[in-house]
Amino acid sequence: MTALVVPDRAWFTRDVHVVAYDLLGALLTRRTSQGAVTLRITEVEAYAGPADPGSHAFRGETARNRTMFGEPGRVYVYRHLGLHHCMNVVCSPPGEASAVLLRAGEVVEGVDLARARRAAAGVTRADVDLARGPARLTVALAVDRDDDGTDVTDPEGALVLRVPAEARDDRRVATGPRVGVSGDGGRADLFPWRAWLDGDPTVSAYRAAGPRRRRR
DNA sequence: GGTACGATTGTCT
DNA sequence: GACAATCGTACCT
Repeated sequence: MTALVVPDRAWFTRDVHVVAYDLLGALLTRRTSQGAVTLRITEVEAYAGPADPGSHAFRGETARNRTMFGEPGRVYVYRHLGLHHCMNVVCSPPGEASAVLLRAGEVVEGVDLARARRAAAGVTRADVDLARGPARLTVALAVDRDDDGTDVTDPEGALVLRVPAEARDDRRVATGPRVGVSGDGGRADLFPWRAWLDGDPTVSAYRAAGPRRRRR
């Protein structure tokens, strides 16, 4: 059993692919007045800043994505389709805006609380689905836009990440194209930046980005 | 000031 | 497998 440590800012200030890879299997704990929910991260996607057509940072810094352009180790939370929230961790120095999207995880602590949050959202599901998908993940953790900018390197914070102290890699990691990203000009093969723990039941189902139909 | 559209999900067929 | 839900943001006029 390897000891767990809270990574520092330097840990996040590395190549976005390396951070994404190292986030797999890491534990993310969410503390609220209701209690704690801990997630074992099983699926992530890398977004490489303004040079990456699939990234929100592609069109430069705006009020929405300001957090991505800020300090590494903070979470960037955005609202999608007016319904869901998705959560990223910034992993580049200020100005570079690289981030890793947390797509799925396994609830390893606080299952009852996560289950209650899903029920409150009007859906009852198998436990394996509690954080299976980026928006479900934020529901399980009760993360929303208000949590944008939270520092996960603060051991006393509302969101804390923990990773193995020693690199002991017995994980089976698979990689593939990102899900639902159409901003890559149809060249998803150039951006095979999704990574997941191979065979893990909590990994979300892959859906290729469909051809975008123009609306009338 | 208007409009197109999305790093998704749940439900229905 | 298709599609609606639903609203903030970016981009255009």
